[in-house]
Amino acid sequence: MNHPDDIRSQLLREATRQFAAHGVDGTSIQAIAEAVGVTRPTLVYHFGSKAGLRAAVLEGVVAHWRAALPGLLLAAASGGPRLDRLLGALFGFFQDDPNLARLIVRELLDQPEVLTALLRAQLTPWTAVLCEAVRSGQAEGQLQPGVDPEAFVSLMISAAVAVSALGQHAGALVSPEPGLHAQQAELVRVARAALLVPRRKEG
Amino acid sequence: MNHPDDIRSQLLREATRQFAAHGVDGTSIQAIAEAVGVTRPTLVYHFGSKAGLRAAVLEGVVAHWRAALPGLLLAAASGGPRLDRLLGALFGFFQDDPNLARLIVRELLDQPEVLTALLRAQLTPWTAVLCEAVRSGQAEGQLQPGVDPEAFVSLMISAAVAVSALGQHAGALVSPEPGLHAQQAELVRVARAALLVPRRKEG
DNA sequence: CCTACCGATCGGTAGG
DNA sequence: CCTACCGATCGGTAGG
Repeated sequence: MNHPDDIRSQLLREATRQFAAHGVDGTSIQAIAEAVGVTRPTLVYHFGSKAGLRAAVLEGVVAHWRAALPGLLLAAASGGPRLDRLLGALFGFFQDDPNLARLIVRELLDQPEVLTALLRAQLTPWTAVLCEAVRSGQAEGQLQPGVDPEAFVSLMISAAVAVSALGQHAGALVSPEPGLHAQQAELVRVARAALLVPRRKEG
Repeated sequence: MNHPDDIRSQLLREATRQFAAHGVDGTSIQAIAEAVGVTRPTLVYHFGSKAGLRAAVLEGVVAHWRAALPGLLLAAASGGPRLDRLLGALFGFFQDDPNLARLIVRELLDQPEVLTALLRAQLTPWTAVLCEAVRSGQAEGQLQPGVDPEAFVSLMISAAVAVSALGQHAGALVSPEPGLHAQQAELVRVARAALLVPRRKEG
């Protein structure tokens, strides 16, 4: 299902790869067609234009996101340390395909209105759930009262995407270089410490 | 000093702007030359090639960074809430020119080896100071022992750059939309909570 | 610093 | 799904 090998799907996958790696403007549709083994007019036949291909790639990314989200939130809800699971699942999502995070960052820079409009429609309901969860945790005294729920949630999304897309290179600025995994773990730890009211240690 | 208006400097400034906004591949040297009011061969005369212009732009960004760093660390060292000042100064640096953060993110995606080599040479000494400060704070019991200094520092750099470059758009995924300032403030709060050992409240 | 010119590559179309 | 062809734009050079 995820990897049908008809020409159109192959073109879509290859385009996602190359757009993520070199950017849309840095990729020729010729290169994508060649990699799949067809001619450029064939690609144009399937997607109408380079802009059409770009839109199809974005739709695919958003669809992937939307399909994965319920699973993420479910994992988070299934008892245990919720926050850790949620962030862990989010990282897992991006780690399965690091190109995805890069593509999102690129499109956020290149055409923010287009991508945010697509994403907003799909995941505002879910982020609203998260913000509400923070708020009720604060009301119950389990979460820090100083947290700004909306700012916190969008900050964590930014940070998770940024670490997934750029973490490997950002780590190179520090020595000894922390791996991607260490940075992800640190983000989870940081989020936890910032969110939870510390339990009193006894003794 | 910062804005000499000879042609070469004008071209450099305009290139920085357009590269940040549309990416190197999305910008023609023709458009840069036109914006400054000269012809394309004039630009090529000054920088040799588009690649030469790109390198000059990157060098300018790194020089800007390097010039600002001592001031940032000084502000941080001057008593008071050190962490807040340091992060605040870092955000101020990016806020003065939001294009800078975008350019860094783009080049980190397009040619990570080139940019990290440049940055690493300039700021590894400074990040080493920060890591050491975290370590000694841990030894004195003022900072959380669970923090991984290198991972924490590189995570904060990633997060600060990401919020500066993409925060405005990432905020649009949450409702009501938190402003850039709220996300910056939240990052400072989060960093603080994750780093400092909470003081016992009395009474 | 400009005019004039270059080959290469781009995205896209016609027609089958 | 391909061959053949298109105009436009790209970065860069020659020569002054």
